Amino acid sequence: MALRNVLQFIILGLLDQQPLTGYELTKAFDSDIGEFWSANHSQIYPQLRRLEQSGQITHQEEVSGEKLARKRYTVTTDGRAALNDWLSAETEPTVGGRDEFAVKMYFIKSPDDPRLAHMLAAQLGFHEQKLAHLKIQMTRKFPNGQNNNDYGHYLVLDHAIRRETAYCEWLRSANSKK
Amino acid sequence: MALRNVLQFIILGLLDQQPLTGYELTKAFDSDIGEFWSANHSQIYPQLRRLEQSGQITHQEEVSGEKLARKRYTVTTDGRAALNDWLSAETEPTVGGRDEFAVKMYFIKSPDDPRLAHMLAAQLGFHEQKLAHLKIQMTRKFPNGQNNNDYGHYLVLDHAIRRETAYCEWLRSANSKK
DNA sequence: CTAAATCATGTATTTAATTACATGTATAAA
DNA sequence: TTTATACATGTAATTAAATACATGATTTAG
Repeated sequence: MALRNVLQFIILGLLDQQPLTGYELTKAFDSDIGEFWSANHSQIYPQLRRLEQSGQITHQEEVSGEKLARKRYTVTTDGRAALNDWLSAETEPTVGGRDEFAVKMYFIKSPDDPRLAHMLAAQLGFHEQKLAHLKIQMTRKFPNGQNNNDYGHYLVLDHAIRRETAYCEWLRSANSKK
Repeated sequence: MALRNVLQFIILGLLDQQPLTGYELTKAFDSDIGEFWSANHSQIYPQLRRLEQSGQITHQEEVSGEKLARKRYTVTTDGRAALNDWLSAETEPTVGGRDEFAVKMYFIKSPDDPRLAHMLAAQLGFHEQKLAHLKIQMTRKFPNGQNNNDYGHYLVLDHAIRRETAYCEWLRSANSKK
């Protein structure tokens, strides 16, 4: 199977919600969706060009201030069809999702390793902070559990919270087993 | 920050446990460690060459049968030092760990989307199977919770089980919210 | 005996992704 | 007013990773 190029579909999906500029698309990967996919602007701008060349998106120029131009992209009918094909296709689960810390743990042979406690504590700090941030996002964006017109957004936030919760629990349990 | 090239350290870590061939290293990524890092043989063989050129590993030839030669690699003092440096260094958590299914979910706007139930069910099947497999591994490798001389191996298995458990719970909860 | 599966090692090509390079505008704060 | 930050868009160079190409030996099952 050829490499998937998932990025193109994510761009289509985001543009299907509302027309966006390259800059706004780049920012989208810093929040929400960034928990499960990341992309740099140096990937996004060339991909936009390719999507436009293949007729899946179009853009209109906008000018803010004197002369700062930006391109606001919109999905075409073709693009929307490609997006729906992708959404409807079977998704084989990501294997070997990379986690450098977990790999390091694999090489800690004994629960008495003098490095272990500090490693676990440092990593727990990171993930507790992330979890706290995600929970704030959740209450801010979905107060009273309201999620009718934005179910997907709620789902991925919930997913990220569960993931970080499990991660923290693992780190705490690893520390107490000593 | 330059790209990390974590693979080199994983190879050093595996060889530090016991001398291995390229083929055996490749197989190591199909089990255990494969839950948190993956690599093809086409990455591993060139990396072994580079590690040997920089004096971090050495090899001796072995022959099985008539003429099938294989190279069994061993870590040098330099290599062991590099491994320990890596283990002791701070690990920034992996951000944007990729999950194509989660991204798809982000684009499902309504809990009443007709595709949702099937998507969740299919994905749950995958992850339940994986979880079952991991649990079998755990009881096979660590009966009675014995994990004294191989704590790291136990930790990553536990980690993978917790991750898959949380994933399944998320999928079930996403389905019942409809 | 023979065919399939596994062992064993490499290279080449392509695609994906990161980092660095490059340039300029607009706005908000000091 | 000037300076820092954010807005805005691109390309170039490098590194990582996946897939495909390539070859051959050994073992195991039928």
